[in-house]
Amino acid sequence: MHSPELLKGTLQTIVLKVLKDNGRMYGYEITQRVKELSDERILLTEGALYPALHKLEAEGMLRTETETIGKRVRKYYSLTPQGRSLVKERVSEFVEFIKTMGNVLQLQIK
Amino acid sequence: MHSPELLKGTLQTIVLKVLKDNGRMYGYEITQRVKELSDERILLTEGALYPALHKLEAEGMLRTETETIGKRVRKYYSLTPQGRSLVKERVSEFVEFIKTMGNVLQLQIK
DNA sequence: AATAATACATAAGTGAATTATGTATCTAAG
DNA sequence: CTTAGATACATAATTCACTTATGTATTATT
Repeated sequence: MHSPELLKGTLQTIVLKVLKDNGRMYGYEITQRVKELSDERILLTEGALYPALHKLEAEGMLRTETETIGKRVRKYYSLTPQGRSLVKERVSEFVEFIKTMGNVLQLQIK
Repeated sequence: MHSPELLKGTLQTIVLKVLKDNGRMYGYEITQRVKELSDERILLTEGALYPALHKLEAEGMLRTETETIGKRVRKYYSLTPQGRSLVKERVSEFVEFIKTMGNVLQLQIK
């Protein structure tokens, strides 16, 4: 990302929405999916991602299942019903935000 | 603003663009214009605005003129040529950002 | 055999913001 | 007339989401 500042505050929204769209995923998989969707522009850092996942889990938004592949442990995350409604909220907040910014910056991308 | 987190990193862009569109403005005037354009959703705080203006001035992006109205002092800011090119850069960065986010969040607001 | 990718985790540090505080003038209300 | 709210600037203290750094361990590639 050229301007990482702008990304602030979008992490939860991104994680939740990607989980909604892709179902059950593990942390590393999320980083790769976001990298792909953003054409290399958004590279989630582990130091931000894992604490965010733990927090969302603690708040009851995500549920986890641990799976062992060979000798490697993977922690799969999926949305709880509460998490499902949070995604909607976060995404509409973001849409609202870009509409407002569009007005302030006089962008014609309606 | 419902989600003030999202606003992080947008202050410079907002200030520069509003100055570009409205010409010469003073600090308080900027807060009021942004409030108006955002329909009360973006309320710039003085603690963020004034340091940002000082920084942009120190970097040669803004030029100031002081005017005294009655006994009140107003500091008018306007863009320098350098500031003009920075606005373009910041605004395209922001447009790029919302395009990328649109892809990641699968928003159909093209 | 070494390097990169996969996969998790957490602690330390950063920096752009919020919050708090201070000064001072002008205007409207009661 | 005096008090509250708006106008107008400024800066210091604090917050907190993030980056950076570090750690462990497995698997794949060269």
